[in-house]
Amino acid sequence: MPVQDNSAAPVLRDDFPESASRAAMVAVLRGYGTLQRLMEPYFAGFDLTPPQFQLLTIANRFGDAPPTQRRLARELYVSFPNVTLLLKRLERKGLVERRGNPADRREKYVQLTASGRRLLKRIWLVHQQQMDLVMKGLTVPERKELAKLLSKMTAAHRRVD
Amino acid sequence: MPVQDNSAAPVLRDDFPESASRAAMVAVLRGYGTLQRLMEPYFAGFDLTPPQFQLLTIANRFGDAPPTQRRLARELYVSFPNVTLLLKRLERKGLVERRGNPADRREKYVQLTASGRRLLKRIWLVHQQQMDLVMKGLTVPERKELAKLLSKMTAAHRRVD
DNA sequence: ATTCAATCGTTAAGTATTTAACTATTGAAC
DNA sequence: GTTCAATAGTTAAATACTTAACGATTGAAT
Repeated sequence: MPVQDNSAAPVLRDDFPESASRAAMVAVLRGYGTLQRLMEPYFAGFDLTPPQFQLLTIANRFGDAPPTQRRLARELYVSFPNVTLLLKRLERKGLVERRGNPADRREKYVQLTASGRRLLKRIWLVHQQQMDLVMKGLTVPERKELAKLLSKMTAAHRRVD
Repeated sequence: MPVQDNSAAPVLRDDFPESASRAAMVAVLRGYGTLQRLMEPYFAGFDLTPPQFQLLTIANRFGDAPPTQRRLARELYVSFPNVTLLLKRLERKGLVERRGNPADRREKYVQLTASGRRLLKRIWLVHQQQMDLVMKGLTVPERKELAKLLSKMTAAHRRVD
């Protein structure tokens, strides 16, 4: 039996009043959740997770001047140890390889294997379609407006790098 | 010395053409990341994580008709085992307690402790301010527009529940 | 040449999340 | 009344993420 005296308390108490900030924040969180729920099974069809796809995509962009793990972490906006772990799994699947830099034996270059590049190509065949599906609720101008607003929100917290 | 030097910056090949869908998706992901990076240290100041705060908030709304763990999972849009683990940590901190339902011994009711309620009240004192900070890059009408667009995007994938 | 601080990557420990497999309880069909 | 399927919660195994601590390598100051 609660000692707390809420004999005359309303059933559902809210935390704080509605506000435009709160509505926007909640919307971003929900929107992200929706995105995740749509993309996870999609990538699972390629035996990948969203972060793994992201890493492959970024690493691939470097072409034949492969990035170090540190560089990769910065591009991905994740911590250095996280890259180590992601790479371990991608290496196990044979999609990337780490090659030591002989000129500086602390560094390791990250490169997609032929298999990794083939997988990416296979995904690209249907990827635009998948992204359009995710955004199907919005018209094209609305998609642009959404991107613009979110970029503006983000820009206000741009880190110095 | 790193062999790679920015003087001969690698040509970055992109994966697929720009599109409004892609721009919007990337913006949502970045926006969420920004939110996370702002909210994590903020909640850490209260010795909480964002999911833990979310759970406390939702559980608190039920007042003296506490939800079962299952109900809580549905409200939070997370899996049942996840709630078990979140509660274990919150219970360890003395912020919530689980009380078995004598009428159905499978169920457990989740209730905030006095300490948990005090913590929430303490957060509310500054929470609006923190949310305004997160959204400081946008005007109030822009915040509303952002929420509207994201809701529309999400609504197109509304699950049947 | 030796030392020493900075840099690169990894390991350790902890949180958050999932699905699948498990236990306990319930209630209803027989 | 016994059986049995459904329900509530937990445990197991995996991925993803963090910070802190650690090992190896480098380069530069002495």
